Amino acid sequence: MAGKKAFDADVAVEAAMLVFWERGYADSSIDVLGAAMGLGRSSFYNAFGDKATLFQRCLARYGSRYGERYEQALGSQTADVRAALTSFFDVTLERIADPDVPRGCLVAQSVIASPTLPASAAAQADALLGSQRKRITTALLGAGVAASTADDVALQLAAANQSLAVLSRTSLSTEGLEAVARAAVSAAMTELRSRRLNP
Amino acid sequence: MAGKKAFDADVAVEAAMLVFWERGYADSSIDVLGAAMGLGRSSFYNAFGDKATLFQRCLARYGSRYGERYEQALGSQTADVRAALTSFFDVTLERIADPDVPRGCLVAQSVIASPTLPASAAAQADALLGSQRKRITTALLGAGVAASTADDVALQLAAANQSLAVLSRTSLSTEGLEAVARAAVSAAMTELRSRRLNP
DNA sequence: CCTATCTTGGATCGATCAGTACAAGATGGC
DNA sequence: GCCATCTTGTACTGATCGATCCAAGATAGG
Repeated sequence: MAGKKAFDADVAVEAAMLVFWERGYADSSIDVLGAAMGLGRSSFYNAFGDKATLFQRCLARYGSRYGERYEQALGSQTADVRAALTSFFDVTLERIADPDVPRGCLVAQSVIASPTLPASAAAQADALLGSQRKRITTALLGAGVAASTADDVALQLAAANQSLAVLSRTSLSTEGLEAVARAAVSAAMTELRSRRLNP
Repeated sequence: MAGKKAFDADVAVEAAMLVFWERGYADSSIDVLGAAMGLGRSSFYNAFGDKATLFQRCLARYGSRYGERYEQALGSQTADVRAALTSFFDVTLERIADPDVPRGCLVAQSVIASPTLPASAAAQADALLGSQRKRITTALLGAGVAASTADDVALQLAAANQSLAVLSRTSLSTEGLEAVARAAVSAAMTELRSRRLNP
Protein backbone atom coordinates (compact mmCIF):
# COMPACT_ATOMS: atom_id res chain seq x y z
CA MET A 1 0.00 0.00 0.00
CA ALA A 2 1.07 3.55 -0.29
CA GLY A 3 0.43 7.23 0.12
CA LYS A 4 1.90 8.26 -3.19
CA LYS A 5 0.66 6.93 -6.52
CA ALA A 6 2.60 3.81 -7.40
CA PHE A 7 2.05 4.10 -11.15
CA ASP A 8 2.33 6.50 -14.04
CA ALA A 9 -1.12 7.50 -15.26
CA ASP A 10 0.17 7.99 -18.78
CA VAL A 11 1.65 4.51 -18.94
CA ALA A 12 -1.54 3.06 -17.51
CA VAL A 13 -3.78 4.79 -20.05
CA GLU A 14 -1.49 3.62 -22.82
CA ALA A 15 -1.84 0.03 -21.63
CA ALA A 16 -5.61 0.38 -21.36
CA MET A 17 -5.76 1.84 -24.86
CA LEU A 18 -4.05 -1.24 -26.23
CA VAL A 19 -6.53 -3.51 -24.47
CA PHE A 20 -9.57 -1.60 -25.77
CA TRP A 21 -8.01 -1.52 -29.21
CA GLU A 22 -7.41 -5.25 -29.27
CA ARG A 23 -10.62 -6.41 -27.60
CA GLY A 24 -13.16 -3.64 -28.00
CA TYR A 25 -15.10 -1.93 -25.22
CA ALA A 26 -17.48 -4.74 -24.28
CA ASP A 27 -14.84 -7.46 -24.12
CA SER A 28 -12.44 -5.41 -22.01
CA SER A 29 -13.30 -6.13 -18.40
CA ILE A 30 -12.02 -4.12 -15.48
CA ASP A 31 -10.02 -7.16 -14.43
CA VAL A 32 -8.27 -7.43 -17.78
CA LEU A 33 -7.73 -3.69 -17.98
CA GLY A 34 -6.43 -3.52 -14.42
CA ALA A 35 -4.04 -6.39 -15.03
CA ALA A 36 -2.65 -4.75 -18.16
CA MET A 37 -2.33 -1.42 -16.39
CA GLY A 38 -0.78 -2.99 -13.30
CA LEU A 39 -3.54 -1.62 -11.08
CA GLY A 40 -5.76 -3.05 -8.41
CA ARG A 41 -9.43 -2.21 -8.46
CA SER A 42 -9.16 0.58 -5.91
CA SER A 43 -6.39 2.36 -7.76
CA PHE A 44 -8.26 1.91 -10.99
CA TYR A 45 -11.45 3.54 -9.78
CA ASN A 46 -9.65 6.11 -7.68
CA ALA A 47 -7.57 7.29 -10.60
CA PHE A 48 -9.87 6.90 -13.57
CA GLY A 49 -13.44 7.07 -12.31
CA ASP A 50 -15.03 4.29 -14.28
CA LYS A 51 -14.69 2.17 -17.38
CA ALA A 52 -16.50 4.57 -19.70
CA THR A 53 -14.40 7.53 -18.60
CA LEU A 54 -11.19 5.59 -19.08
CA PHE A 55 -12.36 4.51 -22.50
CA GLN A 56 -12.91 8.09 -23.55
CA ARG A 57 -9.45 9.00 -22.35
CA CYS A 58 -8.09 6.16 -24.46
CA LEU A 59 -10.07 7.32 -27.47
CA ALA A 60 -8.69 10.82 -27.01
CA ARG A 61 -5.16 9.48 -26.65
CA TYR A 62 -5.53 7.39 -29.77
CA GLY A 63 -6.99 10.32 -31.67
CA SER A 64 -4.27 12.73 -30.78
CA ARG A 65 -1.43 10.24 -31.14
CA TYR A 66 -2.33 9.18 -34.65
CA GLY A 67 -3.98 12.45 -35.55
CA GLU A 68 -0.63 14.11 -35.13
CA ARG A 69 1.04 11.53 -37.30
CA TYR A 70 -1.51 11.91 -40.05
CA GLU A 71 -1.23 15.66 -39.83
CA GLN A 72 2.52 15.50 -40.09
CA ALA A 73 2.38 13.09 -43.02
CA LEU A 74 -0.04 15.31 -44.90
CA GLY A 75 1.87 18.47 -44.12
CA SER A 76 5.38 17.31 -44.85
CA GLN A 77 5.14 17.48 -48.62
CA THR A 78 2.76 20.25 -49.50
CA ALA A 79 4.22 20.60 -52.96
CA ASP A 80 3.58 17.01 -53.98
CA VAL A 81 0.02 15.89 -53.32
CA ARG A 82 0.65 12.31 -54.34
CA ALA A 83 3.57 12.04 -51.94
CA ALA A 84 1.55 13.59 -49.14
CA LEU A 85 -1.30 11.14 -49.63
CA THR A 86 1.10 8.24 -49.85
CA SER A 87 2.63 9.31 -46.55
CA PHE A 88 -0.84 9.54 -45.10
CA PHE A 89 -1.59 5.92 -45.89
CA ASP A 90 1.88 4.93 -44.74
CA VAL A 91 0.88 6.02 -41.25
CA THR A 92 -1.94 3.49 -41.34
CA LEU A 93 0.09 0.76 -43.00
CA GLU A 94 2.93 1.13 -40.53
CA ARG A 95 0.54 1.03 -37.63
CA ILE A 96 -0.95 -2.17 -39.00
CA ALA A 97 2.50 -3.65 -39.48
CA ASP A 98 3.66 -2.62 -36.01
CA PRO A 99 3.83 -5.78 -33.88
CA ASP A 100 3.69 -3.73 -30.65
CA VAL A 101 0.19 -2.55 -31.40
CA PRO A 102 -3.03 -4.37 -32.37
CA ARG A 103 -4.31 -4.37 -35.91
CA GLY A 104 -7.45 -2.58 -36.85
CA CYS A 105 -8.35 0.90 -35.67
CA LEU A 106 -9.81 1.87 -32.32
CA VAL A 107 -11.93 4.58 -33.92
CA ALA A 108 -13.41 2.40 -36.66
CA GLN A 109 -14.06 -0.33 -34.14
CA SER A 110 -15.79 2.10 -31.80
CA VAL A 111 -17.90 3.59 -34.54
CA ILE A 112 -19.11 0.14 -35.50
CA ALA A 113 -19.89 -0.67 -31.87
CA SER A 114 -21.53 2.70 -31.28
CA PRO A 115 -25.08 1.35 -30.78
CA THR A 116 -23.95 -0.33 -27.56
CA LEU A 117 -21.34 2.20 -26.47
CA PRO A 118 -21.95 4.92 -23.88
CA ALA A 119 -23.48 7.74 -25.92
CA SER A 120 -20.69 10.20 -25.26
CA ALA A 121 -18.06 7.68 -26.32
CA ALA A 122 -19.94 6.98 -29.53
CA ALA A 123 -20.12 10.70 -30.21
CA GLN A 124 -16.43 11.07 -29.55
CA ALA A 125 -15.56 8.28 -32.00
CA ASP A 126 -17.78 9.87 -34.61
CA ALA A 127 -16.09 13.21 -34.05
CA LEU A 128 -12.66 11.66 -34.41
CA LEU A 129 -13.62 10.27 -37.78
CA GLY A 130 -14.87 13.71 -38.73
CA SER A 131 -11.54 15.24 -37.71
CA GLN A 132 -9.72 12.75 -39.85
CA ARG A 133 -11.74 13.75 -42.87
CA LYS A 134 -11.19 17.40 -42.10
CA ARG A 135 -7.43 16.89 -41.87
CA ILE A 136 -7.35 15.55 -45.40
CA THR A 137 -9.61 18.30 -46.67
CA THR A 138 -7.37 20.94 -45.15
CA ALA A 139 -4.30 19.41 -46.71
CA LEU A 140 -5.92 19.37 -50.13
CA LEU A 141 -7.07 22.95 -49.76
CA GLY A 142 -3.52 23.86 -48.83
CA ALA A 143 -2.39 22.32 -52.10
CA GLY A 144 -4.73 24.60 -54.01
CA VAL A 145 -7.55 22.16 -54.61
CA ALA A 146 -11.01 23.67 -54.99
CA ALA A 147 -13.17 23.42 -51.89
CA SER A 148 -15.88 21.12 -53.22
CA THR A 149 -13.32 18.85 -54.83
CA ALA A 150 -11.31 18.71 -51.63
CA ASP A 151 -14.41 17.73 -49.68
CA ASP A 152 -15.28 14.93 -52.05
CA VAL A 153 -11.79 13.54 -52.44
CA ALA A 154 -11.12 13.71 -48.71
CA LEU A 155 -14.20 11.60 -48.12
CA GLN A 156 -12.96 8.96 -50.55
CA LEU A 157 -9.58 8.88 -48.87
CA ALA A 158 -11.01 8.69 -45.38
CA ALA A 159 -13.26 5.86 -46.56
CA ALA A 160 -10.35 3.93 -48.03
CA ASN A 161 -8.46 4.42 -44.81
CA GLN A 162 -11.36 2.97 -42.84
CA SER A 163 -11.54 -0.01 -45.15
CA LEU A 164 -7.99 -0.83 -44.08
CA ALA A 165 -9.20 -1.04 -40.49
CA VAL A 166 -11.54 -3.84 -41.49
CA LEU A 167 -9.24 -5.57 -43.93
CA SER A 168 -6.31 -5.57 -41.52
CA ARG A 169 -8.24 -8.01 -39.35
CA THR A 170 -8.83 -10.43 -42.21
CA SER A 171 -6.47 -12.91 -43.81
CA LEU A 172 -5.64 -10.39 -46.52
CA SER A 173 -1.88 -10.09 -46.97
CA THR A 174 0.21 -7.01 -46.29
CA GLU A 175 0.63 -6.64 -50.04
CA GLY A 176 -3.13 -6.59 -50.38
CA LEU A 177 -3.43 -3.81 -47.84
CA GLU A 178 -0.71 -1.84 -49.60
CA ALA A 179 -2.49 -2.33 -52.92
CA VAL A 180 -5.70 -0.90 -51.47
CA ALA A 181 -3.83 2.17 -50.21
CA ARG A 182 -1.97 2.65 -53.47
CA ALA A 183 -5.14 2.39 -55.51
CA ALA A 184 -6.88 4.90 -53.28
CA VAL A 185 -4.09 7.40 -53.83
CA SER A 186 -4.15 6.83 -57.57
CA ALA A 187 -7.91 7.19 -57.73
CA ALA A 188 -7.68 10.43 -55.78
CA MET A 189 -4.99 11.77 -58.10
CA THR A 190 -7.06 10.87 -61.14
CA GLU A 191 -10.07 12.58 -59.66
CA LEU A 192 -8.10 15.71 -58.80
CA ARG A 193 -6.69 15.87 -62.30
CA SER A 194 -10.06 15.30 -63.91
CA ARG A 195 -11.73 17.99 -61.82
CA ARG A 196 -9.03 20.50 -62.53
CA LEU A 197 -9.59 19.97 -66.23
CA ASN A 198 -13.41 20.01 -65.92
CA PRO A 199 -14.28 22.09 -62.89
CA MET B 1 -46.09 -25.56 -22.61
CA ALA B 2 -46.24 -27.89 -25.53
CA GLY B 3 -45.09 -31.05 -27.26
CA LYS B 4 -44.73 -29.45 -30.66
CA LYS B 5 -42.35 -26.58 -31.36
CA ALA B 6 -44.21 -23.35 -30.80
CA PHE B 7 -41.99 -21.29 -33.08
CA ASP B 8 -40.53 -21.21 -36.56
CA ALA B 9 -36.78 -21.77 -36.43
CA ASP B 10 -36.26 -19.64 -39.51
CA VAL B 11 -38.10 -16.70 -38.03
CA ALA B 12 -36.18 -17.10 -34.79
CA VAL B 13 -32.78 -17.15 -36.51
CA GLU B 14 -33.78 -14.10 -38.50
CA ALA B 15 -34.62 -12.25 -35.29
CA ALA B 16 -31.36 -13.34 -33.69
CA MET B 17 -29.43 -12.20 -36.75
CA LEU B 18 -30.87 -8.72 -36.39
CA VAL B 19 -29.85 -8.59 -32.73
CA PHE B 20 -26.27 -9.71 -33.44
CA TRP B 21 -26.13 -7.28 -36.34
CA GLU B 22 -27.26 -4.37 -34.23
CA ARG B 23 -25.36 -5.13 -31.04
CA GLY B 24 -22.47 -7.39 -31.97
CA TYR B 25 -21.67 -10.78 -30.45
CA ALA B 26 -20.46 -9.69 -27.02
CA ASP B 27 -23.35 -7.33 -26.33
CA SER B 28 -26.04 -9.78 -27.37
CA SER B 29 -27.00 -11.72 -24.26
CA ILE B 30 -29.08 -14.87 -24.29
CA ASP B 31 -31.83 -12.92 -22.55
CA VAL B 32 -31.93 -10.26 -25.26
CA LEU B 33 -31.67 -12.83 -28.03
CA GLY B 34 -34.36 -15.00 -26.49
CA ALA B 35 -36.70 -12.06 -26.07
CA ALA B 36 -36.26 -11.04 -29.70
CA MET B 37 -36.75 -14.60 -30.86
CA GLY B 38 -39.76 -15.13 -28.63
CA LEU B 39 -38.09 -18.04 -26.89
CA GLY B 40 -37.55 -19.11 -23.32
CA ARG B 41 -34.15 -20.33 -22.28
CA SER B 42 -35.05 -24.00 -22.58
CA SER B 43 -36.37 -23.64 -26.09
CA PHE B 44 -33.35 -21.58 -27.01
CA TYR B 45 -30.78 -24.12 -25.87
CA ASN B 46 -32.85 -27.08 -26.98
CA ALA B 47 -33.19 -25.75 -30.50
CA PHE B 48 -29.91 -23.93 -31.09
CA GLY B 49 -27.28 -25.48 -28.84
CA ASP B 50 -25.51 -22.41 -27.60
CA LYS B 51 -24.78 -18.79 -28.35
CA ALA B 52 -21.76 -19.43 -30.55
CA THR B 53 -23.59 -21.97 -32.68
CA LEU B 54 -26.53 -19.66 -33.15
CA PHE B 55 -24.18 -16.85 -34.09
CA GLN B 56 -22.63 -18.95 -36.82
CA ARG B 57 -26.06 -19.80 -38.18
CA CYS B 58 -26.81 -16.09 -38.25
CA LEU B 59 -23.56 -15.35 -40.03
CA ALA B 60 -24.37 -18.01 -42.60
CA ARG B 61 -27.86 -16.64 -43.06
CA TYR B 62 -26.53 -13.13 -43.51
CA GLY B 63 -23.90 -14.35 -45.96
CA SER B 64 -26.30 -16.26 -48.13
CA ARG B 65 -29.06 -13.66 -48.00
CA TYR B 66 -26.91 -10.76 -49.13
CA GLY B 67 -24.52 -12.94 -51.08
CA GLU B 68 -27.37 -13.85 -53.34
CA ARG B 69 -28.35 -10.24 -53.78
CA TYR B 70 -24.82 -9.18 -54.63
CA GLU B 71 -24.52 -12.07 -57.04
CA GLN B 72 -27.74 -11.14 -58.74
CA ALA B 73 -26.77 -7.48 -58.96
CA LEU B 74 -23.43 -8.34 -60.52
CA GLY B 75 -24.90 -10.88 -62.90
CA SER B 76 -27.90 -8.94 -64.11
CA GLN B 77 -26.02 -6.66 -66.49
CA THR B 78 -23.05 -8.59 -67.80
CA ALA B 79 -22.79 -6.37 -70.85
CA ASP B 80 -22.39 -3.14 -68.88
CA VAL B 81 -19.73 -3.32 -66.20
CA ARG B 82 -20.47 0.10 -64.80
CA ALA B 83 -24.15 -0.74 -64.40
CA ALA B 84 -23.29 -4.06 -62.77
CA LEU B 85 -20.99 -2.40 -60.25
CA THR B 86 -23.51 0.31 -59.56
CA SER B 87 -26.12 -2.35 -58.85
CA PHE B 88 -23.63 -4.05 -56.58
CA PHE B 89 -23.27 -0.97 -54.40
CA ASP B 90 -26.99 -0.38 -54.57
CA VAL B 91 -27.45 -3.61 -52.64
CA THR B 92 -25.34 -2.16 -49.84
CA LEU B 93 -26.88 1.30 -50.00
CA GLU B 94 -30.41 -0.08 -49.94
CA ARG B 95 -29.56 -2.28 -47.00
CA ILE B 96 -28.20 0.73 -45.14
CA ALA B 97 -31.29 2.74 -46.00
CA ASP B 98 -33.65 -0.07 -44.99
CA PRO B 99 -35.29 0.93 -41.69
CA ASP B 100 -36.21 -2.69 -40.93
CA VAL B 101 -32.58 -3.69 -40.62
CA PRO B 102 -29.63 -2.28 -38.66
CA ARG B 103 -26.97 -0.22 -40.33
CA GLY B 104 -23.46 -1.49 -40.69
CA CYS B 105 -22.59 -4.99 -41.81
CA LEU B 106 -22.59 -8.12 -39.70
CA VAL B 107 -19.55 -9.48 -41.52
CA ALA B 108 -17.42 -6.35 -41.20
CA GLN B 109 -18.42 -6.04 -37.56
CA SER B 110 -17.51 -9.66 -36.89
CA VAL B 111 -14.18 -9.37 -38.67
CA ILE B 112 -13.29 -6.40 -36.51
CA ALA B 113 -14.33 -8.26 -33.38
CA SER B 114 -12.54 -11.45 -34.47
CA PRO B 115 -9.87 -11.36 -31.72
CA THR B 116 -12.57 -11.98 -29.11
CA LEU B 117 -14.92 -14.11 -31.20
CA PRO B 118 -15.03 -17.92 -31.05
CA ALA B 119 -12.32 -18.98 -33.48
CA SER B 120 -14.65 -20.77 -35.86
CA ALA B 121 -16.94 -17.75 -36.06
CA ALA B 122 -13.99 -15.48 -36.81
CA ALA B 123 -12.89 -17.86 -39.55
CA GLN B 124 -16.39 -17.90 -40.98
CA ALA B 125 -16.56 -14.11 -41.11
CA ASP B 126 -13.19 -13.99 -42.81
CA ALA B 127 -14.34 -16.56 -45.34
CA LEU B 128 -17.49 -14.55 -46.07
CA LEU B 129 -15.40 -11.51 -46.88
CA GLY B 130 -13.29 -13.69 -49.16
CA SER B 131 -16.42 -14.90 -50.94
CA GLN B 132 -17.52 -11.36 -51.47
CA ARG B 133 -14.23 -10.51 -53.14
CA LYS B 134 -14.43 -13.63 -55.26
CA ARG B 135 -17.94 -12.74 -56.41
CA ILE B 136 -16.70 -9.46 -57.80
CA THR B 137 -13.68 -11.07 -59.39
CA THR B 138 -15.88 -13.64 -61.11
CA ALA B 139 -18.18 -10.97 -62.44
CA LEU B 140 -15.27 -9.00 -63.85
CA LEU B 141 -13.79 -12.11 -65.44
CA GLY B 142 -17.18 -12.79 -67.00
CA ALA B 143 -17.03 -9.32 -68.53
CA GLY B 144 -13.74 -10.18 -70.21
CA VAL B 145 -11.41 -8.46 -67.78
CA ALA B 146 -7.92 -9.94 -67.49
CA ALA B 147 -7.40 -12.12 -64.44
CA SER B 148 -4.83 -10.03 -62.60
CA THR B 149 -6.77 -6.85 -63.28
CA ALA B 150 -9.97 -8.47 -62.06
CA ASP B 151 -8.26 -9.52 -58.84
CA ASP B 152 -6.93 -6.06 -58.14
CA VAL B 153 -10.08 -4.17 -58.99
CA ALA B 154 -12.27 -6.59 -57.07
CA LEU B 155 -10.17 -5.94 -54.00
CA GLN B 156 -10.67 -2.18 -54.35
CA LEU B 157 -14.40 -2.63 -54.72
CA ALA B 158 -14.67 -4.98 -51.79
CA ALA B 159 -12.66 -2.53 -49.73
CA ALA B 160 -14.92 0.38 -50.67
CA ASN B 161 -17.92 -1.73 -49.78
CA GLN B 162 -16.46 -2.42 -46.34
CA SER B 163 -15.80 1.25 -45.80
CA LEU B 164 -19.54 1.78 -46.15
CA ALA B 165 -20.07 -0.58 -43.23
CA VAL B 166 -18.06 1.74 -41.03
CA LEU B 167 -19.32 5.00 -42.45
CA SER B 168 -22.96 3.95 -42.21
CA ARG B 169 -22.61 4.04 -38.43
CA THR B 170 -21.27 7.58 -38.40
CA SER B 171 -23.09 10.86 -38.84
CA LEU B 172 -22.21 10.87 -42.54
CA SER B 173 -25.29 11.60 -44.65
CA THR B 174 -26.89 9.22 -47.11
CA GLU B 175 -25.57 11.43 -49.90
CA GLY B 176 -22.10 10.97 -48.51
CA LEU B 177 -22.46 7.21 -48.58
CA GLU B 178 -23.74 7.35 -52.12
CA ALA B 179 -20.81 9.52 -53.13
CA VAL B 180 -18.36 6.98 -51.73
CA ALA B 181 -20.04 4.23 -53.72
CA ARG B 182 -20.18 6.29 -56.91
CA ALA B 183 -16.54 7.24 -56.66
CA ALA B 184 -15.54 3.63 -56.09
CA VAL B 185 -17.34 2.60 -59.26
CA SER B 186 -15.76 5.44 -61.23
CA ALA B 187 -12.31 4.62 -59.93
CA ALA B 188 -12.80 0.99 -60.89
CA MET B 189 -13.93 1.95 -64.38
CA THR B 190 -10.94 4.23 -64.81
CA GLU B 191 -8.63 1.48 -63.67
CA LEU B 192 -10.21 -1.07 -66.01
CA ARG B 193 -9.90 1.32 -68.92
CA SER B 194 -6.32 2.19 -68.10
CA ARG B 195 -5.28 -1.43 -67.78
CA ARG B 196 -6.93 -2.38 -71.06
CA LEU B 197 -4.92 0.30 -72.80
CA ASN B 198 -1.69 -0.58 -70.94
CA PRO B 199 -1.89 -4.22 -70.00
C1' DC C 1 6.37 13.08 16.06
C1' DC C 2 1.50 13.55 14.82
C1' DT C 3 -2.15 13.83 12.16
C1' DA C 4 -4.91 14.80 7.98
C1' DT C 5 -4.88 13.01 3.46
C1' DC C 6 -4.23 9.91 0.02
C1' DT C 7 -3.40 5.20 -2.07
C1' DT C 8 -3.82 0.48 -1.93
C1' DG C 9 -5.31 -4.63 -1.29
C1' DG C 10 -9.00 -7.32 -0.57
C1' DA C 11 -13.61 -8.34 0.58
C1' DT C 12 -17.94 -7.58 -1.00
C1' DC C 13 -22.10 -5.72 -3.46
C1' DG C 14 -26.15 -6.68 -6.55
C1' DA C 15 -26.69 -7.51 -11.37
C1' DT C 16 -25.95 -10.13 -15.19
C1' DC C 17 -23.57 -13.60 -17.78
C1' DA C 18 -23.88 -18.45 -20.35
C1' DG C 19 -25.59 -22.65 -19.50
C1' DT C 20 -28.15 -26.65 -16.87
C1' DA C 21 -31.75 -29.25 -14.14
C1' DC C 22 -36.11 -30.60 -13.65
C1' DA C 23 -40.80 -31.00 -13.51
C1' DA C 24 -45.13 -29.85 -15.90
C1' DG C 25 -47.60 -30.42 -19.85
C1' DA C 26 -48.58 -31.32 -24.66
C1' DT C 27 -48.14 -34.31 -28.61
C1' DG C 28 -48.15 -38.42 -31.70
C1' DG C 29 -47.83 -43.51 -32.41
C1' DC C 30 -50.14 -47.25 -31.10
C1' DG D 1 -56.81 -44.13 -23.96
C1' DC D 2 -51.92 -44.86 -22.87
C1' DC D 3 -47.26 -44.00 -22.84
C1' DA D 4 -42.74 -42.68 -24.74
C1' DT D 5 -41.01 -38.48 -26.44
C1' DC D 6 -40.46 -33.86 -27.07
C1' DT D 7 -41.04 -28.85 -25.69
C1' DT D 8 -41.49 -25.44 -22.45
C1' DG D 9 -41.42 -22.38 -18.05
C1' DT D 10 -38.98 -21.68 -14.08
C1' DA D 11 -35.58 -22.09 -10.89
C1' DC D 12 -30.98 -22.49 -10.38
C1' DT D 13 -25.72 -23.02 -11.04
C1' DG D 14 -21.11 -20.97 -10.70
C1' DA D 15 -18.69 -17.41 -12.93
C1' DT D 16 -18.01 -12.82 -14.08
C1' DC D 17 -19.59 -8.19 -14.70
C1' DG D 18 -18.90 -3.03 -13.05
C1' DA D 19 -18.59 -0.69 -8.96
C1' DT D 20 -18.21 0.27 -3.81
C1' DC D 21 -16.54 -0.15 0.97
C1' DC D 22 -13.33 -0.31 4.43
C1' DA D 23 -9.35 -0.89 6.87
C1' DA D 24 -4.32 -0.94 6.54
C1' DG D 25 -0.51 1.61 5.55
C1' DA D 26 2.28 5.23 3.48
C1' DT D 27 3.09 10.06 2.78
C1' DA D 28 3.50 15.13 3.58
C1' DG D 29 2.74 19.40 6.27
C1' DG D 30 3.20 21.21 10.54
